[in-house]
Amino acid sequence: MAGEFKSGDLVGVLPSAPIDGFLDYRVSGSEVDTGSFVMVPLGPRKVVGVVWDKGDGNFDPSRIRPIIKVLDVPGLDDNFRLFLEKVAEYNLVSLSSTLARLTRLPEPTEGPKVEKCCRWDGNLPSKMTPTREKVFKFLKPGREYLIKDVITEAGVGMDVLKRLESGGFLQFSEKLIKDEVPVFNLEGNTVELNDEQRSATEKIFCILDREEFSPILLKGVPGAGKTEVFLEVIARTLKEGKQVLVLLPEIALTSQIIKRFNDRFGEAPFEWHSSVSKVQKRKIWRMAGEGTAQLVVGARSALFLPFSNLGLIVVDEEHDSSYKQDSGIIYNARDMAVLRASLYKANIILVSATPSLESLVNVTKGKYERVDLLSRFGDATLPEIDIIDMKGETDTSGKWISGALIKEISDRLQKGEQSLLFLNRRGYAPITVCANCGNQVGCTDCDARLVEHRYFNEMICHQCGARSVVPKKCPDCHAEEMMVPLGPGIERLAEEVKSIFKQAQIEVLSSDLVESPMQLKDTLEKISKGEVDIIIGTQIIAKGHNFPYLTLVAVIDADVGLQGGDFRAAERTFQIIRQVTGRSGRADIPGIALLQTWNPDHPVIQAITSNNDEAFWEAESREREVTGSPPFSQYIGVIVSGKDVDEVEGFSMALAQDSKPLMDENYELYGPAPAPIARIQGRVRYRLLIKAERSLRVQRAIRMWLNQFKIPGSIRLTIDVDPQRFL
DNA sequence: GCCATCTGGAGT
DNA sequence: CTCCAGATGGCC
Repeated sequence: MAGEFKSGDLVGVLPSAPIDGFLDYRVSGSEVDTGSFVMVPLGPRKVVGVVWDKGDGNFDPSRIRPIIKVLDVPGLDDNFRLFLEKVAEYNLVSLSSTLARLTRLPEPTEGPKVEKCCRWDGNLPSKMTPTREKVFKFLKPGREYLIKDVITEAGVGMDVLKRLESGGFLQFSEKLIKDEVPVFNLEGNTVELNDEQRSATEKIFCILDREEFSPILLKGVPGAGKTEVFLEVIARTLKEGKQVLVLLPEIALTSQIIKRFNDRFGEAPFEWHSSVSKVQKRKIWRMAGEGTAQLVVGARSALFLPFSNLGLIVVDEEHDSSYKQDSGIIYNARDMAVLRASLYKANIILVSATPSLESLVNVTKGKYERVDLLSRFGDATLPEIDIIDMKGETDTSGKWISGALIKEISDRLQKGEQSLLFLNRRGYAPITVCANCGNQVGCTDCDARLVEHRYFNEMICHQCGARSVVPKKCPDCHAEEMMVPLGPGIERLAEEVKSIFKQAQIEVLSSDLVESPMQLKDTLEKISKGEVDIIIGTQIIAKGHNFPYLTLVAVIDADVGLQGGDFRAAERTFQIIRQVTGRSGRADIPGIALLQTWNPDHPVIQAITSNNDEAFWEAESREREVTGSPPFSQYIGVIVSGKDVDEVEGFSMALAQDSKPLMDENYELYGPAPAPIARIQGRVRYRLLIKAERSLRVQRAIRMWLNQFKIPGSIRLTIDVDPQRFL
């Protein structure tokens, strides 16, 4: 429907500047449609915007300004605009900032769509020079060459060619660049599916054949071959001529999965993440809109590509918290993916070995379908998981590795197999205490304890990121040489391992010790090749990459993370231990996993060792229902930040006070609010938490109230509908 | 988000 | 009364 609005018509434009609402402009020159990208004047500036509707006409007609130009890119279709509206509403942000910050706007300098070419008709100039000779040696008359090829192949400069062109010996022309569309091989699957994978695939096809919107949760034990199953669904969707989007939590660590796509389809999918070049992104963006980018694999931001013919979204590792954007516009890409699929009448598959409680509850409620893969691929069995009760250890002072574990590691070393020690705690020691007065070194900016990082020789706050020097004397009683590190961090564990196994090749992996993504990739590859004997790592090693030589996984301090007020503590600990122990053993070598714990009766430890995941999810689900935590009730978190404590405190109090009548009625203000959490980049942050029943009516009321609250100058409110990091 | 305009407190 | 910083509100 080209030319919906003609010259002289009014249109309502959503500008990319953070303005609440639409602005009317007059169409002038080229015709526009709803969804077209336009450049419009806004005060003294020019901004990119999107034509949203026909304009309300409430604005003084004499002051309406004309559209500067229509950008030559595909517009946003009705579905996409509705999607943005819903995302804005759900996440409590204005539509214009949703557009500006989540959609990759076509930059004013549009991409190179034409390439310069030249042709030689055979006439030679009378005046020849050595460089000119090079040119005519390379060119054959009558053929079209790309200028950049001539420059590199003939080894001459652009100025030489320009001179020849003005002399009439070369003809310049422009050629439209056609994006190369990859041709996928959708038939020849070289990997034979096992019975279980085949039946899972058929079950999914059955659900898709019903042609009703229903997200599918694909749950499979680690190593069951979930990827093979969703590759089949992708192949089916591509055969139907529809586009497929695969979301991965951290694209940097997933070169292996990209390779699987390559092997299966004979062509690489388009990749979309932060390290993809600008030019390439512009191309993918355009091709997604034209429908020619058939398969895109990307990080959460890929969800906002303007697919015109989307047939399937796959969310791999759907439980992963990296899907949550936690600054700027706060949203969960997994949930927004479900929203997008529902609006587009597309299919969506959420994939995980350890699904989130939210998704499992949606299965119980009948909103999602569930398909299980129960056994591992090939002959591999799940590793046997045992507990090492640290209460039985006699010699524990300054030692974090039990006698039993030392023996197991020695065994692996002898057999040339790998061991992995997993401790989810960065730094050297989590607590530094004064032996004289008992003072624990705390953060001056927030309420967390400082963690010693011996590698950097610094104390770091894991809550707000503040850094300071390692104290020589007690900050409280000033006693010298009395500061004692308590408890193990990964650096301290590494120190102990190195002192016990002096001959072994040891690699330590932790997010703060990794210098670059490239270095991490190299280390992971070294491990995959078996060049490392003992791996010591935090959660960074829990995902991605297969380690074929790994036959022992030991979780040091399996209870780390179970304490503390986070309502997701048990869920996360369960997930991470499941993921990391699941990496032990391969088809030919059975693996084992050991959990070192002081708390062997804890439900999480019990569920993992007895391999009874369902029992854990049921118990956790009951617990959440009783305590009124997500997913059974909703939290709306408000972070208030401002330039100093007084300002923020004053505003937080006013907010809390103002919320009273509202709270008395339906909701409660949760926790000791307002509480300071951090001082970051010269701004102070406070948090408020509102707990609401999981009913749309109540949530909407709270959102409306928050949106209407008058927010003075430098105060900023950040609203999070599912504030994982609050509790 | 950016810029012009308004406001009020401190200084002359 | 001036000067300036910070707050405010329009932008079509």
